[in-house]
Amino acid sequence: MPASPQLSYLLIFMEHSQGVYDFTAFEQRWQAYWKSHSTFRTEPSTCGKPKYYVLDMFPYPSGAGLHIGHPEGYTASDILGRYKKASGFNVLHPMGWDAFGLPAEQHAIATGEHPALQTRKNIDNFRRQLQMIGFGIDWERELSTTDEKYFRWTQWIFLKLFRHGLAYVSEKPVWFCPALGTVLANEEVLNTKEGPRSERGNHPVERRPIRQWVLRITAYADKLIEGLDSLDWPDSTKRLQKNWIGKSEGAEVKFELADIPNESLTVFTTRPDTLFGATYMVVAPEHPLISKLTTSAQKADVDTYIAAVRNKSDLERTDLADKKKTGVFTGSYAINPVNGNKIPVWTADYVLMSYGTGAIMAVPAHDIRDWEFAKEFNLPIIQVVGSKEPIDVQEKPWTEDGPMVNSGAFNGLSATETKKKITADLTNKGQGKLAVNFKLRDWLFSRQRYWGEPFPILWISKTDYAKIPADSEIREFLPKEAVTCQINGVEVCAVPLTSKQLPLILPEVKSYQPSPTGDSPLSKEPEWTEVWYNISNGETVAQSKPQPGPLWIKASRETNTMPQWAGSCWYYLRYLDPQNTKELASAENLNYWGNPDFYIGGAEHAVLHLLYARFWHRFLYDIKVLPTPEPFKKLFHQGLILGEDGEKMSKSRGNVVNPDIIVKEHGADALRMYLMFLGPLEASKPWNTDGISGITRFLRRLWRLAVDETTGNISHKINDGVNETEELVRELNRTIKKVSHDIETLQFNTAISQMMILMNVAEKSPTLKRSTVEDFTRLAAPFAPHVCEEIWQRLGHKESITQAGWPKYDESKLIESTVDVVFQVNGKVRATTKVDKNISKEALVALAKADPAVQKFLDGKPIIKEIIVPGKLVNFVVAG
RNA sequence: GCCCAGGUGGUGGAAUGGUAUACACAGCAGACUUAAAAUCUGCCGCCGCGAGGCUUACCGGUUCGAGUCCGGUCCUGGGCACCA
Repeated sequence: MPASPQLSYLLIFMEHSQGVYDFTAFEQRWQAYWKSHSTFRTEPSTCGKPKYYVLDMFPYPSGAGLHIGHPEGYTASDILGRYKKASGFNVLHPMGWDAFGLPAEQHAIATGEHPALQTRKNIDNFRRQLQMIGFGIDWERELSTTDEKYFRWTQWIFLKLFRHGLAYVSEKPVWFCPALGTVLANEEVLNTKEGPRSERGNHPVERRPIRQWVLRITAYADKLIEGLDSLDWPDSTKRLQKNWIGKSEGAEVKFELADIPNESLTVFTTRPDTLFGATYMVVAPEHPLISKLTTSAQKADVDTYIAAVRNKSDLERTDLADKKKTGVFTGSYAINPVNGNKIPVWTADYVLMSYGTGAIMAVPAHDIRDWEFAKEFNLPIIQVVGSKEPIDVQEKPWTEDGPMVNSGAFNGLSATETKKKITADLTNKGQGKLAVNFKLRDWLFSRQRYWGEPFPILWISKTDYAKIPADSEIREFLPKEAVTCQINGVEVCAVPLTSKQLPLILPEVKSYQPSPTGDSPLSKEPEWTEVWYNISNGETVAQSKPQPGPLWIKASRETNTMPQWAGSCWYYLRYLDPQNTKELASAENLNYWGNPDFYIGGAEHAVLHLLYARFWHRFLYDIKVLPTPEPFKKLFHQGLILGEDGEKMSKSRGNVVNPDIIVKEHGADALRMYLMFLGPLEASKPWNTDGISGITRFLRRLWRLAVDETTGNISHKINDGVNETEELVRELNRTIKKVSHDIETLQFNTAISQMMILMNVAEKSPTLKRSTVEDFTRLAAPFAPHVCEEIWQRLGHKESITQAGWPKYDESKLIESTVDVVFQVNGKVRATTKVDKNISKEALVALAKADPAVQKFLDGKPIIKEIIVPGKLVNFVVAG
């Protein structure tokens, strides 16, 4: 039956459309296929394959959705994961959500909507976007830090820290941010030109004494430094952590006071060798001995100074421009233990109470700060360290090493020797000892906010604390030394819940508004906070109910919540065994998976997240919960993707690139591959939408190499009966080698360039073997998985290309029979020739000398030297 | 101020001490097309008609030969910032 004109038009159109490169259609199709076939489900630890654990820093699911920077790192890890899977590894590539935190709570304050609702919406959007880009993620292991099944274990780890005396309460002044209504960790405060600001939101912050939970990370300072040695991390990140921890080795030296018999001043110094040059001392204005040190004659001046310092805004105190030293003499004198000299004791705000002992010995000749102070107040400057060339320490300080001078018995010795000897002498006299100090401070671990993990802790009276039975179940987490603090002037003790009562979930609250006084929204919920607490098993009942029995005492829950860093400290462990209700992960899974083999994320987490996570991991190792001491063996930071204007992407600059639009217009494969083609993964590089057409062209050319665009069938160029050129075979083998190598070393941009080179050669070939097209497709699959799956299927395969293995190359096919050799005269290229790769040196030199272009520059001059690099070049050195 | 990373065409970038500018974008010219898109071919660092000369931020050094190694200077980006 003859078809109507309309029908035949439709048939032609359908036939045509079967071969069309319709990325939207097949991207959706293959994403559905991966989902329904659980293609990326991780195999159990018993599968017998070697494991490979590739981890992305999980995102905070913000309301703005993914920006173009997210998929950069995720694509890199996905390529690596897919490559390892093809190479026979059992790959774990999970994803989750760091979903507690301020933005969702700010949204809740503004709208009254529960932060969990907003969080869920944002997570759904993030998941949709990630799936749209086609990442090979095992979604069955997805987790969220806000899930009570997850944070149950965050609370459990906190209680372990509490049990081991690593969690305590402090009321020292802390950084408080009125705008955010919460305190911030030191690490979350930035020093800016405008003064100290919150890292999140850039709001002004101030020091306030507020009761806080603190984790004793300083107990791990040494272990955190030592652990760095074994890690395959960027050097700059290791250095950053090392500097942040800031270990200084030196001595504590005790100075007797001339007129105050029973008191002394102890200082910390890294330069005990310069003790003979100590011409004065300085104590911090907050130093506890300041009033005793101050003589009546100086009292007025000192009091004025201390008041001025206290009232000095933080803005002024951290002002970077004004480094002028200020200070006041206390009226007291100390005795230098090495020479008995009487030296004046000053107070000045350049000495910090929070570091060392809050007091220093000042050696102006050899310390810049002391020198500036001495110049300001006309204090003596005595040189005790010599130099090769004569110097005048009255003009500027000398901070380098040299032989000792003006130092009695130590004259002529090196600084290093003197350090040892002086410290030993002082130790013998009981006037000093070796000492170590760290810049690292303990980790401020509580926030006065709603949207975080509640502390599984209650406060009870000291009297009730003494009544805890010896066999009480709460002893599971009870520390040896009680953690105490003052609440409303009453001393109270902290008691834990037991594992049976975990998780402790957040109550519904009337208001999410933080109070300007620094109280958490939870503190306004007496039904939740005020409870009867059973001191024999940790159970709780609201105080609005009658007292259930004699062992039930009055208790108040801790109303602070944990900071966002808590949940991200251990999430990489939960992926190993996400459904486990008995342990945070089973020993079997911990032993099989060990640590992530590869961890990728932004350099902005170089100190905070990566230091906190290392601390928790090391602690869990010490208490035998984990088999390894360090969490992240190999770490990589992807560079920032900048806006098209070369500036950092931001809403205010209006240069944000939305991945949704790129995927819609160019496809997920093109987005992935282009992100990798932009430049080296670690470099910051500007996005440029124009450039993506190069990748789109490449993908369509790959499509056409395999598929006939009119029929949708296999390209008629594919023919196993005809031999391919030596050039094509060599380029294919070269590409397999380079792409494999470059994926291993994360040089994705050059891997893609090499595939483009192969494309340029392959397209010129009138016929292609099926195996050539198949190898090429398998190489491209980790980069552009959707189109490669589609090609693979059209080539007649029933299984997914992820099951197809990784192509292998033949080393013997890489060698060329002829090579290009360069002829140089005096290092300048004058000619190039193609020669047999086995040509003898003599023949090569003869060839070079016979070359007219070479002869022209030899110009009959005598050849002084002949350099011959086989297969590369010949260089004649001539006079003149 | 101190520590670190980096400066290569119009643009993104590539180069075990051995042909600098691979691969791509943009641009120019041409083919196909009624036309456009798509596709394909060629050209494409700077000066010079040419021979040739110059060129990897700048200055110097090592070397037969330097983007690459060494010393110094300048610039850009990141981190730290009175830590004794």
